[in-house]
Amino acid sequence: MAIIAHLDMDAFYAAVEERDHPELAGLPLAVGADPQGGRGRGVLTTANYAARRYGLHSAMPVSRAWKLSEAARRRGEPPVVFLPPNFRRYEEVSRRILALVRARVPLVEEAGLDEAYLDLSFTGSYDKARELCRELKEAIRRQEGLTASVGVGPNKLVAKIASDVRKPDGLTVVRPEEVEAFLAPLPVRRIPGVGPKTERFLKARGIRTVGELRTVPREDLHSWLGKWGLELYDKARGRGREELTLTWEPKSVGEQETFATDTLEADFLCRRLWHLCHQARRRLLAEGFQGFRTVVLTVRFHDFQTVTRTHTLPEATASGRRLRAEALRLFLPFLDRRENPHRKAIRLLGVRLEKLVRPGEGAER
DNA sequence: TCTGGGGTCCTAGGACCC
DNA sequence: TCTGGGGTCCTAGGACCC
Repeated sequence: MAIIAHLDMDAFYAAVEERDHPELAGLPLAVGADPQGGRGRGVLTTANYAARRYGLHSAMPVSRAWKLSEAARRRGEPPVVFLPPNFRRYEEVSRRILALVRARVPLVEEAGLDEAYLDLSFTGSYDKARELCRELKEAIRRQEGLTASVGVGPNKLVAKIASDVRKPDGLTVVRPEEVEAFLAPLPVRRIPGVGPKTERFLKARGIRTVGELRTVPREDLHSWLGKWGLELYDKARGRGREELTLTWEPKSVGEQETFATDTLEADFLCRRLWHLCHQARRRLLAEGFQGFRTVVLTVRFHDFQTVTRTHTLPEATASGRRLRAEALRLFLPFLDRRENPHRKAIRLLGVRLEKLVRPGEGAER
């Protein structure tokens, strides 16, 4: 019987900034796009717990976060300190934490900079697993001055949900016989894979909690949601994978850019497209790939309508000139009425490379 | 409120092949 | 006259995750 833990750093980016800048300690902090006095177009990556008390959270538009900060200032509370993300720094801290974990746990799956799955089956019992997690949390606090929340359960799904229920600095152990009772009262949104759409869909059918979801017949979920419905049926019962994914191979590499102002200026857009091609290709090669076969162009209009155009080459290439030519060919129709009949201004361009080829596998297809 | 940037996976139709 | 069945690839869009 497997014992899996999910370790999740609390408000990771903001916590690192707070630790690195002691003068900010205790202040509300948000890491993300530049708010530009309320005119910024990006979103927050992370808000620390002081900022969350103002209602800020990750993925919130900075423009809205700015308004909430101003409201707090008018109430006489400290305004939010907005910081740009420093990913190199977070990667460095993440690597150190991971090394610390790996020194005590042989099987670890990285799941982003701020979370990981740990196979604790080797401890032999939930009591020993809990004790090991306590040690890990303490080691992370001692070495890095950061807190983590940990969930332990019979599989990745339960561990992940458990790590989320008592944040920050939580440790939640769910034994196999406790899984049903643990999940039943939770909102369906806590299930990984259930986003705003699925939540609304289920709510419209009177289903709000995992317990309620569990009363829905398998065939109903299947007919409503297809294959995803069958997965949901299992998730509602706390069934999930026990095996960790120890190695990961990128399937695509891409770059995109949202402009400060929506535009249809051909010169500007072509220059940015050129740049995106350059960056995407550079990263492709840096990742050790030899080439790509598919180019995906993304265009987002000012009304947020987003379209993609794809072209697959008969054979792989690494040529920057070829990439730019293909990207431009996909993009040009958007500059005139062929693909843009209402002459909508463009908000974002993106270039993504797929069907990536490693050295030595260039000959196949 | 007005929505980043990096990704993965699924669906569905049409082309094409056997 | 009226239209098989299975498989794979390509393309476009959408939900979701960190």
